[in-house]
Amino acid sequence: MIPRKSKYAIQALKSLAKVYPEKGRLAIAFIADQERIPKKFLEAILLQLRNVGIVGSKMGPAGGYYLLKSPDDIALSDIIRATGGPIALLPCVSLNFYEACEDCPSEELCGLHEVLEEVREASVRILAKTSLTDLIKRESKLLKLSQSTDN
Amino acid sequence: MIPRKSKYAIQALKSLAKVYPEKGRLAIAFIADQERIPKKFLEAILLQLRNVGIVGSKMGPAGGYYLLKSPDDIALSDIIRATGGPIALLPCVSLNFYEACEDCPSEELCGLHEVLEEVREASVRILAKTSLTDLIKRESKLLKLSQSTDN
DNA sequence: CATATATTCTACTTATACGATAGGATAACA
DNA sequence: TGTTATCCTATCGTATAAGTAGAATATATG
Repeated sequence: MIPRKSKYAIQALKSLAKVYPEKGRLAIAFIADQERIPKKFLEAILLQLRNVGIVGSKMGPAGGYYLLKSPDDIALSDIIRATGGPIALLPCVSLNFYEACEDCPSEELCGLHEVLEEVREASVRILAKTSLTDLIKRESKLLKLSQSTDN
Repeated sequence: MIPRKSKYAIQALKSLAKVYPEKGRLAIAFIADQERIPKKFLEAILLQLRNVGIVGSKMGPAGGYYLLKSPDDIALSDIIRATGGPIALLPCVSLNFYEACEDCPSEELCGLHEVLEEVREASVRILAKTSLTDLIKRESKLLKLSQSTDN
């Protein structure tokens, strides 16, 4: 499970991606309202995303946050990792949050380790190839589909 | 991330699989010692596995736990789920621990939902096709490999 | 039947992380 | 200079994970 923080981050960045690059800037309060994210919590999240170079910010009136890279180049895996969400199922197979099992005599001889590495690779493969732009495209497809099919 | 409980469960069942079906029975204390799992904690875990029908138990001297099914038919996904470990990255894409996002207007229109479903499917595909027997086979392969290569 | 052995069951503890909030400091624009 | 927005540090409650304690129950064996 990834923390809610990661989910909020993806939602917020999706909002920013939709106005990229013109205008580009959105205020915390605006995003919080639009995406139904607690404002103060979102503030902390955006700060974190700024510290890893995903977004930039401007203070003062007409200030706000904006993407520092094209939404084509921001993958879900980047966002999840930046917000502390491990993708792996155990710390011992995590690339970014690695921690050895205290009780494990040898990682190289552990069958579970090997299997969970495969799981992680499969997960990362999907998350790393899905960009913010892809997310948005998916949603417009889903919307069209639901409109044509019925309601 | 799956809880440590799930990892312990897999280790314990691996021990039981190795003595299946002859003898078949192992005491908590024995498994705890062999796998370096806190005894009282393992006790709770095995009880849980018994309640979902993965293992059976016998009280008294020469008692202990044993597999109720062939280790060929016990998949890692079964064990993880039985011990409360969600495989999905968000509750809204979990098959066994489903919970809707409070802030989500429509799951069917959510791009993230769609992507994370793919991730879950990929993960489950691997975990469901890996049995205890497979785990053990993998480990003996890894052992042989490490012995022939060098140390 | 008594005793030793092992599981069963309930309850508790402790630590940590998640999710969220408060409030003042700082920067920028008009 | 006032207003708007981010910046920053500190705090807090709650849930869950991880592990512990101890008595009750069942069963083999002498």
